[in-house]
Amino acid sequence: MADTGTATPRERYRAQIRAEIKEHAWQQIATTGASALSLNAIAKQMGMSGPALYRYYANRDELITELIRDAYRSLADTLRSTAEKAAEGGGLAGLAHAVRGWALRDPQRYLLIYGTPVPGYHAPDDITAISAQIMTLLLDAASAAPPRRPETPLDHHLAAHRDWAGDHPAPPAVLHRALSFWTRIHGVLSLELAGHFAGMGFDPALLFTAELDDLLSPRPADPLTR
Amino acid sequence: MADTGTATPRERYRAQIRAEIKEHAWQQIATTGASALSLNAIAKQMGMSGPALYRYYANRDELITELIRDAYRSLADTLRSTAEKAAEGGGLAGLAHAVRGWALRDPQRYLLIYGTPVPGYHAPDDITAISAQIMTLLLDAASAAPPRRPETPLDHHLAAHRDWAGDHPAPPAVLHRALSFWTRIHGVLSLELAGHFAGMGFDPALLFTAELDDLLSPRPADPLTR
DNA sequence: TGTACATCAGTGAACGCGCGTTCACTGATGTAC
DNA sequence: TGTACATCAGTGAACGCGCGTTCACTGATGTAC
Repeated sequence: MADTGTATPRERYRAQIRAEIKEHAWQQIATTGASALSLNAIAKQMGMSGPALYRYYANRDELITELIRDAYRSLADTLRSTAEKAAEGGGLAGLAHAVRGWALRDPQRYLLIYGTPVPGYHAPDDITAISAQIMTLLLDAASAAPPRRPETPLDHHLAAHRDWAGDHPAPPAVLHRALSFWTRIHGVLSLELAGHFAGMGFDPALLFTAELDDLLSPRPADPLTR
Repeated sequence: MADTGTATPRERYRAQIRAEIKEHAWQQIATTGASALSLNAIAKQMGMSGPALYRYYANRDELITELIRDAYRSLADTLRSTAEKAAEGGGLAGLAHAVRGWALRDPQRYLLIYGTPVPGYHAPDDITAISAQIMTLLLDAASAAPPRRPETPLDHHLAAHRDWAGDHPAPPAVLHRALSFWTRIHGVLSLELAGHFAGMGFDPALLFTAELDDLLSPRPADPLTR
């Protein structure tokens, strides 16, 4: 990843084994869930003794933290590169489908981030920073050509509660849009990934798109005047 | 629960201890998460020896299954009684706030049902049946006075993929509404319960209401004609 | 009302298991002169 | 280019722990006559 140019053979070897450990970790998470992640089991799968892994990760928590960090980074990268391809739909719709693709490619990676948290675990600051970057990407995309909508109580509230947006210049309506975008996407996606649509017979992709289209479609001037 | 009238003292005692075990189980889930549920730990907390619990539950899985069943039943009951109070808002809005209240009262109970599933666990049929009841309650509520909306591709799809609705007479637009209702509520609620809004500074209740209001508000005749 | 017996709740010992983690060690790889 | 030393990857034994679960047993509670 970093400084591959000046890396010694030993450093490159270390990096490779660390990556290999993570690969097996993901594989194990996929079959037994994140909370059952075991260093010993990973070692066995790699044909090594358990203690060997302590050369690479100080303990179990450090490995999990790095998995979470990687997941956030991967999602942020995906969003960033999608946003840059504005021509091919870098707007909210493009981001939505990028997230969906990313999540379906590896459901456990999505769920590790946005699924039920392990009680007591607290992510380090640098991870919080990446999730803030993701929020910024959403705000950027939500800023482009927002459809006119009547002002809601939430818009009003957000005008005074926008710390989470940092110094992003987005107006309240855009903040609202970004939050709706996030929760709608997550609503469909997390139920789909958790298997709650299994056996229901309809295509989750259409529901996903419908929720997205609804967010992007225009509204009557003011619902209060009806 | 059942047959309290003809229950012998011994039966009543058994039922009481079973209930007490479940209470401690919920308490433990709240602090350590569902995957770490341990019969031994519950026994210790109750001042009993570990093997004693095997008088009441055949094994760990049976206990977890009953917790899940109870959770589904409790949610279904809450929805049902809310739906009956039509005067006080038994419609979708009423149900939404009932779900939210129910979830906030005990976040782990909501997450046990709708959170990240334990890989490999498969719920028995009677639980699936309760979740079908919940779906029916949603469909009933969604059927009442639906606002006119332009037909979407999803509506079209649902007309031909409605097995999950059983023999409910709801038209496609209502099916669509019920699904949107479900995913939007879950989207806001699950992110809130998982702590993803923590530190963002806005009031999740307002976002919840905004998502709901948007679902219930009218639409322009046809967005394709703009 | 009292005795004999059956039922059942709960105990303590024991099983095998896998976990995270520490430690002293071996042997291979890289570095300095 | 060759030798002496330092670094470091990986091992095997060991630690204490808590887990689910089985089993033979004790003692209390309920039942039948």
